[in-house]
Amino acid sequence: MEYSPRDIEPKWRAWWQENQTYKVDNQSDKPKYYILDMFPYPSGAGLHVGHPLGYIATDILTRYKRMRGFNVLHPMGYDSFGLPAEQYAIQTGIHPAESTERNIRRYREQLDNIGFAYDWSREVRTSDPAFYKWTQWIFMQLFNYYYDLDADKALPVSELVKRLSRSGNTGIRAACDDDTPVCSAGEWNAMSEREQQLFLLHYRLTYPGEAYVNWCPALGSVLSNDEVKDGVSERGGHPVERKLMNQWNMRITAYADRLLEGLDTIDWPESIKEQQRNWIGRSVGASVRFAVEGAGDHHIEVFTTRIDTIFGATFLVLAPEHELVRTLTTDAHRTDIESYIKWAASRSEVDRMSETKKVTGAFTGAYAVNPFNGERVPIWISEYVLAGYGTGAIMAVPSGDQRDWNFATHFKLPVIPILDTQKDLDQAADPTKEGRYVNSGMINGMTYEEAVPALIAWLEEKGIGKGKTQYKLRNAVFSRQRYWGEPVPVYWSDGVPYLIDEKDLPLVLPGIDKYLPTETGEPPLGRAEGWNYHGHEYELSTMPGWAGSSWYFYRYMDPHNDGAFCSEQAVSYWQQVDFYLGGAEHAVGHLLYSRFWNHFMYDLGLVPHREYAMKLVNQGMIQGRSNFVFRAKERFFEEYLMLKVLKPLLSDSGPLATSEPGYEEEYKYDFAFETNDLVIEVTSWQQEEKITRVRQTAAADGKRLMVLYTEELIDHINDPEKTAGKIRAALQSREGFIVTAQMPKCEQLYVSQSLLYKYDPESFTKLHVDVNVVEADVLNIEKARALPMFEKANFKLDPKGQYTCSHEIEKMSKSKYNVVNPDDMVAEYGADCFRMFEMFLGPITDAKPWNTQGISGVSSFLRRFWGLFFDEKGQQIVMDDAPVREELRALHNCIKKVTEDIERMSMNTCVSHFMIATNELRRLNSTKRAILEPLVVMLAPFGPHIAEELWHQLGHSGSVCDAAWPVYDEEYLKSDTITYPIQINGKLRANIELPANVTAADAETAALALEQVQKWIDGKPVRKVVFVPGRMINVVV
RNA sequence: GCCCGGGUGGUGGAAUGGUAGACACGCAGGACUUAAAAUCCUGUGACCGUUGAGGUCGUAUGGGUUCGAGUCCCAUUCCGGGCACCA
Repeated sequence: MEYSPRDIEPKWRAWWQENQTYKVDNQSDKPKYYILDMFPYPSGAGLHVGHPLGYIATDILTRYKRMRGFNVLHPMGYDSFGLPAEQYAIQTGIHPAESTERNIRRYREQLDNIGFAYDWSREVRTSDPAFYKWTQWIFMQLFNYYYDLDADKALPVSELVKRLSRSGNTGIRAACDDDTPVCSAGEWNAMSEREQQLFLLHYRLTYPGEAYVNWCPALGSVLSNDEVKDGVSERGGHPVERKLMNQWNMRITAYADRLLEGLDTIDWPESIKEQQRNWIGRSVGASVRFAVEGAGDHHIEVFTTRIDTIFGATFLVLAPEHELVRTLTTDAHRTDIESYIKWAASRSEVDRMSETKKVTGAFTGAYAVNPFNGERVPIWISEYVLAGYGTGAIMAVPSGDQRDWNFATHFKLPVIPILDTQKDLDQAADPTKEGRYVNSGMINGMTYEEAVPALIAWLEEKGIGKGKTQYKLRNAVFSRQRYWGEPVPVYWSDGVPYLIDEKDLPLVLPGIDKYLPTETGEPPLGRAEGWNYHGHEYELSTMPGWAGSSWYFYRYMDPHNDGAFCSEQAVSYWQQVDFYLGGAEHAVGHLLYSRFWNHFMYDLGLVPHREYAMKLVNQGMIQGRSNFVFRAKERFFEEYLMLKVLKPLLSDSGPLATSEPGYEEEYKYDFAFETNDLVIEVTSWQQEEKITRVRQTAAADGKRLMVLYTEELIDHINDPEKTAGKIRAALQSREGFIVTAQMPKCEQLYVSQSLLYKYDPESFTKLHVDVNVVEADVLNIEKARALPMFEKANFKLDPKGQYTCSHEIEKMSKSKYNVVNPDDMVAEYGADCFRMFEMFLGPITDAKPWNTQGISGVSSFLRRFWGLFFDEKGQQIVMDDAPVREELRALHNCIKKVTEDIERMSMNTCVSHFMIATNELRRLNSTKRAILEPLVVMLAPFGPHIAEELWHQLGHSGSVCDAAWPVYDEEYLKSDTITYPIQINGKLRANIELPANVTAADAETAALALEQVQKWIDGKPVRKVVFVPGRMINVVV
């Protein structure tokens, strides 16, 4: 029997399905293990070879853990709401549900092809009403809860209402809006129902509110901060502007501290934790109120992390949008300030970010008073202070902060040193905390550690400031002005949002006629007919992509439950995710928001752990290797004519003038012969206007004009003599206007990369070409012809008759035409080979370009492994004889290494160990069941099809998936003697064979007795001999 | 600018502080074959020397710790990623 993946792989996939081999139960005596892959979005492009990398690794782990006696949950599903399907719907009118369904079917086919051990009965989709019923339900809980800072957890709003009616909000410490009014019990009880509801929105964990948002006109939607990169939308690269809109928000800031502290309890990659820490951006400092001179009640509050530098504060800076700016500005400075505000407002995010070095600002004319020393400090405004962060005002300390220093230097404001260690303050700011304070009143002579508490104590005593912790994290915008997302289970009555009744869930997404905003600019849901709740209009925005993905991992535990998001029984069995694997690009978006929801659900007692995933591993991206072709521009043909036709073939035809490319005003024609007044124009025959124009000019100049169509040149590109002949004929002719008459066949010319060096780089347009028509950077012209871009193309080949392409490593994506489809690989080599090859590429955490060089090594390994079981005639040759020591050693070495390496997710070295064992057993002609059977079991997680086949060939009737993982026995690795390397001063000089149980003294004696050792000691005294048992001997001389 | 990763043969990559380059690709030579493919065997870090003789150098660069450093420490440099007027 020959190894034929084409036959055995479909056979076993059908068998597994029939036998429900991968069905997982929620009840078991075995310990549980939950392995999760990050939720894929089913894009229209299908799966490429980068996607399965992580899935294969977790599949191996799943199968391994199962063999080690765990009940393993490893589910798969789809994050099936999203922008691309909606964009597609706008273009085609096809309902996103329909295109999404199609994409999912394609994904599923591709996944099935690779032989994954998913329990598909647990599949979930976020766009399924049975799923989003619970997304909506969780949203309703968020609406019904507020964050109590004293309890340090979420509590029901009904509790808050009780407290308000009893004693108002003065005693309530809770996460709420900055502008939450103070309210006594009497005031609260006097409020109307409507007023009370509006008041409570200041506390609810999800609430509608006016906020500056990232509005993307091109996408017609707001974007969250993490969806904006460098001032443009991450998806599509469209401009994004700041816009004040009424939006649903999530009060994630309430959980800022817990999200930060939680990071210390989970085993996640440091880089992800760091990104989340940056995003949360906790800074500990103090807030200080500066009185404004002559402005009565007005104060400016600033936040600083360096309260110790306050004696060096020589001015204040407000954001241009700061609410006090207009009040403070003196009449003398009003014009300046107004024009600066106007200028700052006109600047986009991109402008601001690209010109961070430029110092701009304006003086308000007003002065504040430094509360510590009574000094007058001028108040300026500048856009380097951000309205959205802190209080929108800073105290500027030019000696310690570089931006303040730049500002002070530019506007000639004083720089006061405050620490005796500060240096070179005329060159730059020095932010040191070392040394002792100078020029600093009450803290003179103190150190940083002493000064900070002293200052904060003083501030709090005087009631003008306090120690404060500030976060960069903003509340998350939760509304999308989009159709293809979860409807928000809210209706509006008299401007107040109310939840719909829980029994009316799910609120199902209605059909609409067009997937576009309404004429009045309402979101698409504004088009839905009858979209109201007992006569009250529903919320029109939908939820963002991260809503469903923030809790989906619980749904897998109990995917068909209609009475709860997940039963208590299921969640208490599966608890949390033990191993989570996915891309690092979700560091903030998905991974932070899902932690937030989980903390909330934990507060409600819905889930058993604060963190839902104890261990997270990031898979590296598989990059694509793109190929490029070079399309000739008109300029190329001018160069070509000169280089290949005129110079070599027509040099005898008299003096010639040429136009330099780009200087067409000076030279009217591309080429001009003195002979017979002939001028030549090279252009496309589609440029009719240009031809007419040149023809008129030529007539006026008394020149004869020959028009050479580029298309004509393309047809004969490899035959310059043909073109030369035509020009010769034209030179002889007397006609005033000569044009190549034939109908050209080709329209574009692609020039081989190997020929480019001869021409100006500007003569070509570099274009991506589908890597599937390129082999080893050589274009397969026959295949390429089938592509639309080459339909009417000709190719200029190099002397070898080849068209070579250039290449680059880029992200693998459809638009770059570098996508390699796993199906093709599976069809050619089989799923097992594909799986093992992806693992063999290197550590899963590393990014690497896709390169199929080397897949033959894995392929031949599988055939060699198969060859241990069958002879050339296909007869099974496995014997029941007792194995010899060498065979056992090879086996147990393999068991040891593979077991250790799977545990640390080092799948690439596992594959190596299988190869080593196979090579060794072939050398030994080993065909013994006692050796081969454990190897088949170990291979099963990696190559499940071949292992299942061999397992059955060995006479088993059950699945190899249920076999027990072999146990490694140290005994077989021991040997009587060990070959010790001997080093002299750390350099390897000799080897010696010694008994395994040799003593240090014996080893030393034996080593020193060796001739080579004596030679290297060379009579010098031996200072020391280091003996590491089982390892090596080092002689120090 | 700040914060993380990381630099090992022609290539992908191995290596609990203990024989650097496992395993694989590629390449070269050989066997089988009419031939090719497939398969199998041998060699393959560089340099000098040998042709069963060994030696020197070698993990980005420079220093250090150690009997011993790819591995630990310090500095430099290059590459990749993240954050960035965040007070």
